[in-house]
Amino acid sequence: MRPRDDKDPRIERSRGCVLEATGELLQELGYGPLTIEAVAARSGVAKSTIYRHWSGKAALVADAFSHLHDREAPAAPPPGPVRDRVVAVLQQLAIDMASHDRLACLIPALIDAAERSEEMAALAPQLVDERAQSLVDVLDDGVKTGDLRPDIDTRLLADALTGPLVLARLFHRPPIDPADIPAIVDQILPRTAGG
Amino acid sequence: MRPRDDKDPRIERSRGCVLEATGELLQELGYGPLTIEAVAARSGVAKSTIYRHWSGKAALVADAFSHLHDREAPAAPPPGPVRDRVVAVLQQLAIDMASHDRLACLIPALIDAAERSEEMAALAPQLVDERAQSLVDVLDDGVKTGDLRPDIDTRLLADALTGPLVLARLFHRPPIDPADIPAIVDQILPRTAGG
Amino acid sequence: MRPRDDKDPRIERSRGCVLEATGELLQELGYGPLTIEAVAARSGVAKSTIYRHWSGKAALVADAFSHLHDREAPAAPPPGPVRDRVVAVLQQLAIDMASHDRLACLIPALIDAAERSEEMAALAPQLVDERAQSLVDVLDDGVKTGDLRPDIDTRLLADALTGPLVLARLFHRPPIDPADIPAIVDQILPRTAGG
Amino acid sequence: MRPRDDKDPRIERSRGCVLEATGELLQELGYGPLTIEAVAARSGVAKSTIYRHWSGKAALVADAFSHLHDREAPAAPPPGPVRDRVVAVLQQLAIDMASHDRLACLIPALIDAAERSEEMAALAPQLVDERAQSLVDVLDDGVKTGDLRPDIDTRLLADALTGPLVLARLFHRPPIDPADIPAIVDQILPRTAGG
DNA sequence: GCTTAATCGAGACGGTACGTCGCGTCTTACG
DNA sequence: CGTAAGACGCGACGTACCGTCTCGATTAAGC
Repeated sequence: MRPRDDKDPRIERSRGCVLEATGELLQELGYGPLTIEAVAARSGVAKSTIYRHWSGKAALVADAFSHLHDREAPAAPPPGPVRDRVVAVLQQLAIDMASHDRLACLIPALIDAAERSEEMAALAPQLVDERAQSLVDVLDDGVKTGDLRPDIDTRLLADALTGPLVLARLFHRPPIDPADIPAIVDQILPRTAGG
Repeated sequence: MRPRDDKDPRIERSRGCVLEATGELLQELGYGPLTIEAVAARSGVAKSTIYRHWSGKAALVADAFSHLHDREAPAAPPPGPVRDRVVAVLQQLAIDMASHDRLACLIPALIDAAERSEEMAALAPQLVDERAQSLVDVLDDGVKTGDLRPDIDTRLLADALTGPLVLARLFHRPPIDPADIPAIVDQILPRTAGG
Repeated sequence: MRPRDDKDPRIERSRGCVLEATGELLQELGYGPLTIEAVAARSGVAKSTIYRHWSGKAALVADAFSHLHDREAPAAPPPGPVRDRVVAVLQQLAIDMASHDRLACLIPALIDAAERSEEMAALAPQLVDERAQSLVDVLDDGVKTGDLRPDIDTRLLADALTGPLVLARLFHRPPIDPADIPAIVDQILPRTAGG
Repeated sequence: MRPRDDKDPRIERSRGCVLEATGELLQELGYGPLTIEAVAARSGVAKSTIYRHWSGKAALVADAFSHLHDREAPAAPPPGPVRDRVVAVLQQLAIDMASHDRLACLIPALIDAAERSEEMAALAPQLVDERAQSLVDVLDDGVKTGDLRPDIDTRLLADALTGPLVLARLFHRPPIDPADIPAIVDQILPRTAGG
């Protein structure tokens, strides 16, 4: 349907080099000190070309994250009883949250950007909910199977479960050890066990 | 606080103006776009004077947060049964986060700042924990009175309770109506009777 | 002059604007109070662009002097007997020094600049000597024709002749009337016949 | 007659320290890089005190020169025949002109300042003429004794004689060796020998 | 294969903010 | 009082990146 998509392979090559370089620099410097000039220098792609493809640093970095994640196995949906599946999801979240080159380290910027811009305010819940949805899905499954009470608000419960992890990360409290997550789940989840 | 023999009142005056202006600008712009130049313009204090007192943006912002924090009266702990006290604390939190003149409404800026500056990363948990403590205290009381089971981690529970509120605020999901907070508490708060 | 393959015409345009503005400001302010900032404002060229082309104020001013020097047509040497030619040259000098749009009227700025910058210290004698040469040439001709004694140092004599004019101008003594120049020349210029 | 001149000895002590330090720094740095802050630091005298006594860098430096010269033997008026006395005066001038810590190195600043300020324009000839007068006096003596023709303009002649030295200095041409001065005098002076 | 138009690198441009330095003024406390 | 100490507002410094813009010099495409 789209008349001329991206026939020119140079576009894709440039994109690749830039995202590669951005990923490297993100790991080396983090988000704040990363500069478009540095990306241009490292990638050998001209600044003008970068701006031709991305609207700015935020867009570029967001894209670089996607690029990095595309190359990884998409988080496998864990099988088993609800409680174990919840634990698995949260453990994965804890790991992501601690890593330097994951979406997690963009979240602070995202939060602040959402505060100042209509666009970002609209985009933020979208991006976050996408990730959060997997947990809600697991909980919904639990409701369906009767492992969880039918009257619970699974969205709310998901936030209550992720809250401790996310808040610790955002406020730079000591990070939560994935090994402690079963205990956390057991404290919060059982309240909702089907009765 | 400290028995300084600051003879020259100009020092304290400058400090005050600058911290005031910094607080305002943090709210308007957030951490990233905040510039020392803008602080100087807004406060009427010369840039050189700002650098005379603070080593840079990070130190200034950290100080501004502390300053704002100091001037907020610690919310009086409400009386009554645990569940109602928790509800009251969370309702106050919901109100604070939506307001325009409280430290709580600077949380997005604080999160972003903590991500980019060592000083703020160290300060953030301090500021946040102090606020969070009131809820933990209420829960601890509940444990003492036997309204809550003795085996719970009150710190964790506090995060689970505030999580939904804070996350909704940060990610610009539809704001939570204070009227809904009792329902939220009832879903998450485990009471001795298990009901 | 140099066969540069400067494809981008903006470079030359910027250079021109900046040198123009620098010349103007040198005349108005002199070397000391001249500011790169002011040059940028006057020329409409960004400060960063100026620093892209020149290493600093000294280099810029040196270039501005060369630029002004290049555009001044070398005054045609007057014909006639030596004494009259000397008078003519000095009268032209007197006029130039009093004017507002000639390099000669920038001599005060040049002297000060030469005192404070290596570049200008190297350039100054170059600029000045080139102008002085025309008088030396006239005197050399006089020696050749026998109008002047062959044992004189024409360079020295040229300085002795211009000295009164230049010193009066520099030290703001009452200016010398061009009509008085013949008398001056007659006192200082040694002719073969001995006066 | 003056009611209370400077009874307070601290004033004189401060003045001394400052002038001392200024002299030292002038020799070390020259006029351009010399800073009032540096003078204050070196002398141990507060900046405010310096500004209480002098209007600025130029005035301070001028004063420092006077102070330095006051401690030296005032140039002895040379005896003997006119020609030798002229040579002696010019040789002293040549030496002064070459030294770093004499009035000579203020002259470029003086010239430029005179160009921009009424005050300085009035002051400049005064300061310079004071020094030039000794040569004019010598020449006037020569006229009186009949060694020089009575119809010469001694002021003009003095400028012609000093011109080569002064111009070489101001335009950073190679400095004139005092040993060459007799030859210079002999080329310019004889024209005016009494006939 | 031969244009021809898209895409590129290189980097100049006008800006904004940086953090520093020295200015000349002003304020306080001391002797 | 005059002073040392030093904070202050100010303005310029020279640098780093920003995001925009002109340039030829490759290409890859469709004629």
